[in-house]
Parts: sequence; C-alpha cells; structure tokens
Amino acid sequence: MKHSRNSVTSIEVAKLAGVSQSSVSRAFSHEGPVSVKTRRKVLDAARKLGYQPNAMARSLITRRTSMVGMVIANVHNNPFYTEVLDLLSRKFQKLGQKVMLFIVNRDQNLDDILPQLLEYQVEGILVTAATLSSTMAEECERWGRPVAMINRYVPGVHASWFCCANYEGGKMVAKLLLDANHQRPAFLAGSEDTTTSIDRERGFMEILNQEKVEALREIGEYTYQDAYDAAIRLLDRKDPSDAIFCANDIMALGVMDAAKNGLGLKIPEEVSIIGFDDIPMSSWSSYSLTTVRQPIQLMVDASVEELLNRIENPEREPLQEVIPGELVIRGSARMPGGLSSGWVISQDR
Amino acid sequence: MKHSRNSVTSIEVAKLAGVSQSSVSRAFSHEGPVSVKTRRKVLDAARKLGYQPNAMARSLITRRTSMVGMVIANVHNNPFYTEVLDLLSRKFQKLGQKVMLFIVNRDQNLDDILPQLLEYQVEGILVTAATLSSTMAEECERWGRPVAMINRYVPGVHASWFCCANYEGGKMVAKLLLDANHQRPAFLAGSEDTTTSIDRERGFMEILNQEKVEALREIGEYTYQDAYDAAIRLLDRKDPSDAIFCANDIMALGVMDAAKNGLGLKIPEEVSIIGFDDIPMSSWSSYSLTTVRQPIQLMVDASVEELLNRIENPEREPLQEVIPGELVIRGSARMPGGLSSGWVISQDR
DNA sequence: CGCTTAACTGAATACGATTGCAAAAAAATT
DNA sequence: AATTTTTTTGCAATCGTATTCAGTTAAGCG
Repeated sequence: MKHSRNSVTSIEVAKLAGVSQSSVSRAFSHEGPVSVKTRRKVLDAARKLGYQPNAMARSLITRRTSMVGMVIANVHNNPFYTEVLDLLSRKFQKLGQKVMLFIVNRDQNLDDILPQLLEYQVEGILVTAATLSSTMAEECERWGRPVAMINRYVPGVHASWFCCANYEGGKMVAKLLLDANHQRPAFLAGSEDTTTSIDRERGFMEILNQEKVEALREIGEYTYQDAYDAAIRLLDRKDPSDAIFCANDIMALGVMDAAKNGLGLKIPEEVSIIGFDDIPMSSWSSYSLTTVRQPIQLMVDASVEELLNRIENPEREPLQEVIPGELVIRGSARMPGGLSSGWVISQDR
Repeated sequence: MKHSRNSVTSIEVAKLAGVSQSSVSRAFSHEGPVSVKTRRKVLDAARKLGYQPNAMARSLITRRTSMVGMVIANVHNNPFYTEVLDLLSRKFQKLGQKVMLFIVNRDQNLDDILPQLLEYQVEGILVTAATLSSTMAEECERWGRPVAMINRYVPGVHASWFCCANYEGGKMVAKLLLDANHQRPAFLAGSEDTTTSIDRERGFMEILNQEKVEALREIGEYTYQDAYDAAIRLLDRKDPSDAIFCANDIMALGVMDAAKNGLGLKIPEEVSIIGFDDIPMSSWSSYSLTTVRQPIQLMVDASVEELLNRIENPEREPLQEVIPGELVIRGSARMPGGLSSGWVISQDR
C-alpha cells in the first residue's frame, strides 16, 4: 500500500480509537489526565495508522519548538571545529533539542541566514567560529532568542559566550619559548579579523615585549598551505626564526612539514614549533606537536547549558566565561633546561 | 525596549498597514496578486514591527516545510565525512532547504531518531555513513518521505543511493600492487559491517585470488590508532607485508606512521601503503599518500538533487548510482616499472 | 462615457495540534 | 443509597498563516 504525504491526523486516530481528538492529544503529551484505558486505546490506534504528532501544529500553539539554530564556520579546514560541531550536536540531541544547521564561511555575513532561523522559530542560536554582527546579536536577544557563542565575543553585546583563555595561552607559550632560550620567535597569525588569533598574539607579544625580544610575524589564514608557505619565508632567510608559535594546530602542522620536509630542518633542535587547539593529529607520531589544548568539552557543555538555561529563563543575564587551556608538551618545542619550573604538563588524552 | 517572545503577527502588520491580513500574506508570498502600493505599505509596516512570517504556521497550511533531515556518522574521526557534511549543508542551503542535523555513531540504531525527523515534517532524509534499517527506509518512503544515501545501500529497498565504486577501486589497487611486483599484500579493513570496507576488500581480493596471491588481513575499525597497532602486527613479523591497502585514508596514515616512525621502515621501498578517500592530509608532504579519490562533489550534488527531485515528484523511481573514483598516485606506493601501463594518474586538487 | 475584462482585496475557512472549561463518569465518603 | 469529591472526557477556542471565493476597484476599449 502506498500512502500519500503523511496525512494521518489525531482526528483519524480519535475516530479509530473511539475517543475524542483531545484525548489523543492528551495521550501523547506525557502527563495529561488520561485513564490508562483510553491511553492504551489511543496508542494502539496510533500504531495501527502510523500516526506521528505534527510538531509544526504543536509548536504553533505551545509556542515552543525545541529547535535551536547552530551556525558554524571552518568546519572542513579545522578539525577542532569539526569536533565542536560533533559534540554540540550530540549534546543538543541528548537534551531533546533539534538542531537546525548552517555552515558558513568564516567571513560570511550572517545577516541573511538569521532571518531564516527566526522564521523557523528556533528558540536560541549557537554560533561558533563565525562572527555575528553586534546589531544582529542584539536583535535576536531583543526578540527573546538568546545567543551563545563559542570562541567568539562581540564587545558590549548582550549575549553569552565561552572562550578559551587565548590571551593567557599566548603568554604561556611565550614564557615557555623564552625559558628555553629561544632568540628569534615568530608568530604565525590566522585571519586578522578573528579574536582568537588576535588574543593569542596579544598575550604572546606582551611577554616578548616585556623581555625586549623582537618577533617576526606572518599570516597564514588558518590553512595548512598558507602556513607552509609562510614558514618557508620565516625559515629560509639569513636570520631565520628559531621558534614559531602558530595561531592554530593545522597551521603548525603545515609549518612542521615546511621545516622538516621542505627545508630539512630538525625539530625541535633547529626550530621549535607550537600550536593551539590540540587536534587529534597533533599527537600523531609524525608530528608530536607541543600545543595549547582548548577545553573543548567544557566550552561545549557550558554553552549548550547556558543557552537552554536562558531559553527557559529569558530574564536571566547572559553568562560570559573565559576557560583556561592547558599546555600539552610533546616533542616539537625545545624545553627549558630544568623543566621543573612550574610547567603544567598534560597527558595525551 | 524589550519585546516578549516574537509575537508580531501578520494581523498586527495588517492593522498598521491598513490592509487585510490576506494582503500581508500575499505581499510576502512572492507572486500573489498584490498591487505595488499595498505591497509597499505592507513591507513598510512589517519592517517597522520587525515582522517575520512564521514558518510553522505556513507549513501547517501549505504542507511544505522546506526542511530535510540529515543523518551522518563518523564526522569527527574521518575528515572525508566532514567534507561531505560541509558540502551537503551548503548545497541544501543554496537550494533553499533548511537542514535538521543528526550526528550519530556509525553503529547507532536510527529507529529512535527517525520519528523525530518525521515529527518535524522533514520532506526528505539524507543519510551518510550511517545505516538505515531496511524496514525504516521503507517506512519513510511509504509515507512519502524520500530517502537518499551516500556510500551506503540497503539491498532491495526503495531508496536512492550514490556510492563510490568501492569494488572497482579495490580492484584498481590490487592491480597496481601486483603490477609493481608486490609479494605479500595485506588488507586493513574498517568496520566489518560497513559495505564500503566490504566492497573495497572484495574487489581487492578478487584480483589477488585470480593471480593466486595470498593476502594478510587485519581490522582497524576506521581509526588511526587501531590502524597503527594493526600495522605493527602486519609488519613486525618474520614474513611481513610488503604492501598494505587500507579501507580508508585515516587508517593509511596510521599505518604509515607505524611503519616509518614505529618500525623505521622506508616507504615505499620496504612497504607500500595505499588508502581510500583522498582526504586533504593525504597530500601533505609528511605523508604523500597514494590513494583512491572519492568523487565527493559528484556524490553530494547527485544525492541532493535526487532527493529534492523526488520530493517534488513523489512518483518518480529512486535513482541508484555507482560513481567511479580515481587513483591518485603519490609517493607511498612502489610503482610498476614502466608505469606506462594505462594507469590513470590524477593531479592533486 | 458606458461596458467588458482584468486585477486586486477582504472575509471566511482550514491546517493539526494544545488547553481551559464545564459536563460526565468514577471513586470516595458519609 | 445519597452526596461529595476527584478523575476523565469532550467541546470549542486558539495558535499564525495560506487560500478560496465573492465582491470591489481599476484598466482597456470602441
């Protein structure tokens, strides 16, 4: 038998079960006052007809959709955000939320997709690795649609966000490199307009400046290939860098390949390389990258819970939090002599 | 000013614009018969109030939601599926479809998430790297919800699917290895229950059997670490493999690391390694993996178009297609002497 | 300018559920 | 057995839009 588009309604179920349509509704909404007898009759009839309540109709009257919007960038060129996406999606699922997904470019303007999200009545919006204009964010919040961001913040905007301690991470790395007596450090930036890269650089440079150490600088746009090319520029010159701090791991891997395979340099003897994120590949034996691990699970859990919390309690003030990362010492950076000096050394996961 | 939950309706817009509610509706549905004058009045009023049509209410009456369900597995441990996810999402977006996302485990039962998709009235379902039971697939199709799968098929089920030519890919690899005079090939399987791994192995073994060549076999569950360990077993013995064909690239990279860094073997001089997928990392200079490239863009485009096509034309028979992959020759496998012998050598992208 | 035709508009209804309310049935109490 | 209390149940209104249909206005034309 071939049914046309799902047309089984609660009315038909009611008819078959010999009860009123309201009873069908109550039998499906889990705590309505229904006798076990009618509930059984209803569920039997529903099963027989293959009935599914229609979420559109329900949300029209309840004014709840249990849907959240998820906007994410950089998913394909940075495994870190792949993992974020994965964890976010599962967490929302576990908490009974449906996810409406939008994958965008990092620099893409969100002004045309927000209306789509609002049109579909998502109850909240989670943004990662993409930047929401402050007016747009305010707009959402004003209409009672809370916004939470991971690794992005918009100054002065009434929205929740959770960031890794990028600034402090940059400082940690600088201290480590200086302690190990590096003379010519360099910073390899991601995209100039991302706060993650900016903050990591700011922390890094602050320590170097304190110690009056000059640093080279290149831009890698967060990609392996750009980083590879930039590394050649940093290393293939008469006064090459002896340490490169990269704004993320993918770039660090590109730099390692450029140093090792491109220029035949020994890591970490001739050049130290440090990344940021701790993506799975960083622990692979071909790389063994020393890096700053982002507290990915904490960020995901916190942002999801905060978002749902604000959906339930619209009057609550948005939470904003900086969560520390931890230095993961592997083999790609030269270590200070003692290494006693208070470094937090993390195990591989 | 603080608005409560978006409560601006077409009626309020109508009131402000001094027209009927139907005119508001017509002004927003792009081809209804409205005079330019009223359309302007309506749009002005709508902008003033921040009005958005409510997609739930609309779809209730039009019986169209413009939403599709997307179910995907393996997103975090296989970059290939990350890219599939990315391309799928963007393609749906471009074609005006909203995506309801479910990320699952490869072996997870979909029986509990399908009802959720149907409840939300998705018009079609796209499944990748996860397996839909045949009864569930039939169920969807029977209720007028077309199903399309990428790299997965369910025998005898009325659904669309698009797979890479896994079987033929396996044969290609076997021929290449034999031509280059390998004596002890091995196959490193992914999960035993995935058709991708099974078909690749079947093709591979068919050629080997034809030539009466024995092959070793290990299982890597599609992960880097399992593959690393399996590679040690294949290579650290008195009669080690001289060629390992891995069911996907991630495993091949694990095998390469085990061979190179773990056992100090030379690739491809002492052991050839070939993968399947052609993920970005395979072209990195640390690996330079010879592999079979999946026609990812073709598979994505075809499946999305087919799905939308069947949504518009429910009576149309589902399309099912096997799309050939292409061998990408890099440096991880020893080549036949002549290399003239008709091999399709692909450029890096 | 009158008449036909086309374009537009508004009132009313429908989509498929939830829910307040009052009536009916069942249970509890006297 | 009669009455009160509690639990179930059905009716009807409602959510916010699309769409039919009839009525109205504007346009086209000789």
